[in-house]
Amino acid sequence: MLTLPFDEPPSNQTGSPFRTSWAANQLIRSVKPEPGRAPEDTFESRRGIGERDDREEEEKEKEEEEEEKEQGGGQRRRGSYKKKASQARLERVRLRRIEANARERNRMHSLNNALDRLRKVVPCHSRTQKLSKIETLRLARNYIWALGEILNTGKRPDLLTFVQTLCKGLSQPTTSLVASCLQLNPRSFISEPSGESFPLYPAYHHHHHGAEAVGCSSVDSGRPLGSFCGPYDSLYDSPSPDGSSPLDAGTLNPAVNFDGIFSLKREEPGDYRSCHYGLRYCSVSQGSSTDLGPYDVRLRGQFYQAQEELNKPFTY
DNA sequence: TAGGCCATCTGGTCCT
DNA sequence: AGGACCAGATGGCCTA
Repeated sequence: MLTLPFDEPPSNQTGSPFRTSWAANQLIRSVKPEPGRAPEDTFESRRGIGERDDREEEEKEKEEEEEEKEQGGGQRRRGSYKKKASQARLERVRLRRIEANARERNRMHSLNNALDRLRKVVPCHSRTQKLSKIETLRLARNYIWALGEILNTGKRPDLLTFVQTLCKGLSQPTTSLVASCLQLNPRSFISEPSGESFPLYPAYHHHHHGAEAVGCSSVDSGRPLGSFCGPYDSLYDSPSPDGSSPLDAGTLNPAVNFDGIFSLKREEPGDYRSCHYGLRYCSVSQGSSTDLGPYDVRLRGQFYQAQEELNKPFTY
């Protein structure tokens, strides 16, 4: 499933639903504000948790007052001391909770940042249509699996098979996006309404070293697949990147050096040396672009010489 | 309007 | 004791 475009700030940053209550504000003022976030932006208010805490505190105070009454006036001083100590302890607990919340937010933010970085290095990086977290992880997993297979076999799969591998287990919108990114008609392999779907691992003939395209499907884009056809056969011997992947069992180490051989897209915009596979697309507009509908993805056409060197082992 | 996705809070558990 | 990590709960936003 696709989520908000990259351009669009997350909803929690603009018009956040997490409004504050007076009680929460009073507490938060004593906590260091989170960078990039309004300190009054808390969760207590909308859930009424701050109010609930206040109520609990009142109830505790009432109980303590009743205890004092039962114990008589002589122990009133000790009771009030207990009350103060209890209040201080409560304050400490609540303060720790608020600090823990802030830490948890930061932790999740860093996790999301890592996911954003991952989004940028998976094969389909759309600037306007962001992959969801789970789809990003699935796509990355398939990508790693596919790259590992290429390394293991030394063979380059045909485009259709490669895309099918990437899309294994992805939702239909994401599959369409990936297919569009790679200029493949999603209908080539997405399940038809009739329920029939293109087999992900068709029973092609096995070629141990042949480069002939056997069963190489034509794609609607009309792009010449040429070197992408054929030698992915050995992949069909391996489990698919769904739940039964060797990656799951830890038996297959893709051993992909992302900064080396494949050198995926780096953080710096405009660095295209990382074009592995000859089919890298990116979101940065550069030169000729391809209008692919709502996804605003652009074809990365140029390859640097260094990249060609890196890809040499995969050319036939 | 239902469902998907998300951010956040929260309490529990584990570790240092 | 306190921090990291985790999973459940909650409610908002968005889209089909």
